[in-house]
Amino acid sequence: MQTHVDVSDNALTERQKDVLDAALALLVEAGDTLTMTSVARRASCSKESLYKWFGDRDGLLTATVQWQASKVRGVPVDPEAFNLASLTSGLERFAADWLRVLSGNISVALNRVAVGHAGSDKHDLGAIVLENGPFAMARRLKPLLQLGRDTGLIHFHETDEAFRTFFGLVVRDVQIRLLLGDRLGLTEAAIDRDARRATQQFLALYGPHTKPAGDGH
Amino acid sequence: MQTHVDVSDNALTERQKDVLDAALALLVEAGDTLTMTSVARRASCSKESLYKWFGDRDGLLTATVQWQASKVRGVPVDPEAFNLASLTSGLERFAADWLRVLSGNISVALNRVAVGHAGSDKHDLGAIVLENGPFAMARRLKPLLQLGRDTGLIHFHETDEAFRTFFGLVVRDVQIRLLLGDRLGLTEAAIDRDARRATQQFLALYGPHTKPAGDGH
DNA sequence: ACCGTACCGTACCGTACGTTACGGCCAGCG
DNA sequence: CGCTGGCCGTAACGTACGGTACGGTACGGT
Repeated sequence: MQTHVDVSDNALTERQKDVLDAALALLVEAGDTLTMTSVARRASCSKESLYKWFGDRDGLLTATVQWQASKVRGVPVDPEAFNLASLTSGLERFAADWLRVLSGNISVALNRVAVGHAGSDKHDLGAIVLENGPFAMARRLKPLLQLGRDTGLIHFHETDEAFRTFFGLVVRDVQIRLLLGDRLGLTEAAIDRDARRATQQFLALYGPHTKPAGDGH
Repeated sequence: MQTHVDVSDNALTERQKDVLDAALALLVEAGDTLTMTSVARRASCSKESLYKWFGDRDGLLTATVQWQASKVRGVPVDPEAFNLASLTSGLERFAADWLRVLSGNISVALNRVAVGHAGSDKHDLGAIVLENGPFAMARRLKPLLQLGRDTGLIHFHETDEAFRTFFGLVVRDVQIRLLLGDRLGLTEAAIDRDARRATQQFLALYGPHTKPAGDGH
C-alpha cells in the first residue's frame, strides 16, 4: 500500500491541484478548523475522492503544505561580475522577498497550522514547514554569503552564524507578531526600507570597515 | 454577570491556582488537545467546578495563559552608577533571561496554543501572549536603552527600532524553529554565549565607535 | 441537629466531524 | 449498445469531546 499521493513527484492531477488550492484558500480563511466537508464543497469534489487521494485529514494537510512549498521554489542568484554593489543588492532583494513571503496570508496560515501540529503528528507538518521555510532560506542565502567571503567583501567564521544573524536582522519580531495575530500592516515601502536597513546593519557587522550603521535615519 | 474569574486581580483560590498549574502541565504535555475531562482528572476536581470557575474551555485556556504570565512579571533594572559596563551587563542579562524563557517548555507550549487560536477567538489568546511576550519585553528593555542614549553611550532615533534590532539579534530563528518542533537543545552555555554575541553586535551597531564585532567565532 | 455552600465523581446529552458506504452520472471503449 | 471505472453528492455511522445534571460528601454557621 502506497501513501496515496506523492507530491514530490509531480504525480498530481490538475484536478488534485485544484483541490489543494481550494484547501489552501480555506486554510487561509478558517485556519485549522477547516473540515473535510468544507474542502469537498469548496472544490466541488466528493469526500470519497479526498480520502482516496490523500488518505486522511492529515494527509490532505500535508499534501497542501507541500503543494504550496513546491510553488515557492527557485530564484537562485548567479554571480558573474561580483562586487560590493551586487552583494548589497543581492542581500536586499533576498530580505525583501523573504519579508514579502513571511507577511503573506498564506505563509501566516501555513505556519499557524504547522506550529499547532508540531511534534505530535504523523506526517510532522512542523518539519515540513521548517524544511521549506527557514532551512530553505538558509540554503538559498549561504552561497551568496560564501561568495562574499571568498571575494573578501565580508568576514565570518561560521556561515551558519552569519546567516542566522542576517535572519534576525531581517525578520526581527515580525513573524512571531504576525503569527500571534498582530496586524502590523507591512507596506511594500516598509518592506523595502527594512530590507535596506537589515542589509546595511549586516554589512556594518560583517562587511568592509565602514563606520557602523544606525537604524536607517 | 461577570466573567467568572478575573486573573488580573489575585482573585484566585489556592485550589484554582492548583487547577491552572495542572492545566499548564497538560498543555506542555499534550498541547491544544487537552480536554476538560483530562484537566479535571489531573487536578482532581470536577468538571462542574471548571465550568463554574472559568466559564468554558476558552476561559480555562485564557486563565491558564494569564496565570503563567502573572508568574513571570517583575525583574526591572534600576540604574545608579551607569556606565558602559552596566549597560553591557544589563543587555546581556536581559538577552540571556529572554532566551531562557523562550526555549522553555512552558513558553513553547503557550505560544503554540496562542498561535493556533490567533485571530478567530473570543478571548484572543494571541493578543494576551503578544502582550505578555514581545510587548512586555519591549516595555522592560526600553528604559535601559533610553538611559543608554541619555548618557551618550548609544545612539538611535526611534527607541522601538533599536529594541526590535536587539530582539532580532537575540532571538534570530530560535523561536520559530522551536515552535515548529526543531529540538535545537540550547544549553546554558550556549545561551550565555548568544547573549554576549547579541549584545556585542548591538553595541557595534548603535554604540560607541568601536570597530564592528564579528560573529563571536 | 439542621441547613446552605462548595465541591467531587460520574453519568448523561448534543453535536460536530472524521470516515465509510451507496446510488447515480458520464466518458471511454469493445 | 452495454460494460467498466472514476467521480460526484449525500446519507449514514462512530466517536470524541464540550457542556450539563445529579447524587453524595464534607464543613462551617446557627
